[in-house]
Amino acid sequence: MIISSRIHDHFAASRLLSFCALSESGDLHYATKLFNNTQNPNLFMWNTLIRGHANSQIPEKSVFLYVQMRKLGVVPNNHTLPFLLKACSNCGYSESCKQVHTHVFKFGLELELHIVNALMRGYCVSTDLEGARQLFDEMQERNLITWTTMISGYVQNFCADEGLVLFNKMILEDFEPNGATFASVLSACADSDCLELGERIHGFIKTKNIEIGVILGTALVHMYAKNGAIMKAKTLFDKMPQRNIATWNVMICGLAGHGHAQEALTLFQELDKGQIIPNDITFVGVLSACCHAGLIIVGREIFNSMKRVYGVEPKIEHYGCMVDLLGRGGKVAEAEELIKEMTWKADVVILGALLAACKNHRNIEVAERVVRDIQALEPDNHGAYVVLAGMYAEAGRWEDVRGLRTTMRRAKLNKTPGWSKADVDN
DNA sequence: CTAGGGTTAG
Repeated sequence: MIISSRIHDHFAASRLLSFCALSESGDLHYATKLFNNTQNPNLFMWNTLIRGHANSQIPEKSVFLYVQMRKLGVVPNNHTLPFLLKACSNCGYSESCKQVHTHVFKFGLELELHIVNALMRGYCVSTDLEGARQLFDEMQERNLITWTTMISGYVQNFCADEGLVLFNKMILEDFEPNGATFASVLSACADSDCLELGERIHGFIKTKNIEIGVILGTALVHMYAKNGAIMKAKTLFDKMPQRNIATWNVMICGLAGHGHAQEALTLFQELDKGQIIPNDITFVGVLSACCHAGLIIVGREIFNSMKRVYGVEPKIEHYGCMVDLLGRGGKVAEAEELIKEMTWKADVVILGALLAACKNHRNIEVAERVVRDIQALEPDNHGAYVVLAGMYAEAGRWEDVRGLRTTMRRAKLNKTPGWSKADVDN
């Protein structure tokens, strides 16, 4: 194209640019070079490069390009803003959704369905459900994407029930859901224990001959597993022609959560033989299985292999599983050591697990340190004091029970307006 | 004459 000067034909150059920027086998870096060597790129080219960067490792570049484009006076269209919004979401720029919203008005694009849907999605990603819902309610026209976006927005923000209510409304308004809609709705069924609805949807999917691919299959397995229908989940899981790590995770965690620790571990080993690489979620499932079954040695081995064998850096929830596992098995000292090893500050959840272990195995010495740490994190939380007081009482240490009572009273007074710490001490 | 959105795991 360069030799034949076709590169100067904007239309032909656009096709080349779009291949480089968007295709799986393309090269975003090369696309950028092409773009930079183009004089007066047209809107299509700007849009293509913004879109290409939106899902890249550097979505910030999309925003930068948009700003550059605006400085040159180029006016965005209905293809520009959806990808700009996607880029903002991928950057974690939550406030920028509102900024783009002002541009939607500025350029008179507020009736473009693609744009309003993308805006809604942007508000959902930045956890502004009210903002998203307001857009939804004010829309003059809605399509399948609109409904699916709003429903998934609720589900992903832990409002499964609201999502189900909206799904009902969707059906009443005669919109026909598709596989994407059902994936979200099934996730809601999993979160709010709706086995019957989940089963009805499964039946509907079958009668409508909707293809059960990886995503929908995973959503179905998750729904059954979470609702305790482990056999149904397992049968479906076994039948799936394609599975990814999420599929394995719902099955492993489902088994672990319903007392089938051994089966969860077996599944983990099968995954080990295959092409699937476990991730942090897999290990939450496997370690919690060990915890339920009291498999200290196996659990310790798996925990130690996480980083070494699988390259998965343990997070606080994995330490949490281990503290729980060790603590339940009476290895309170080892559990305390493990918490000290962590690079982060211990949170109340993990300290609570350790305190429970102290209580069950009557380890007052460690419990005193744990209670002190919990108190430092949550001064208003007196639950830990109550546990410790119970332990003192059980050991017949009444003097210490009284001491704790004084400390609690003092903490309460200290919070009372008008009183300073010095007043209390005096 | 070029192009697009929503979906699964703790």
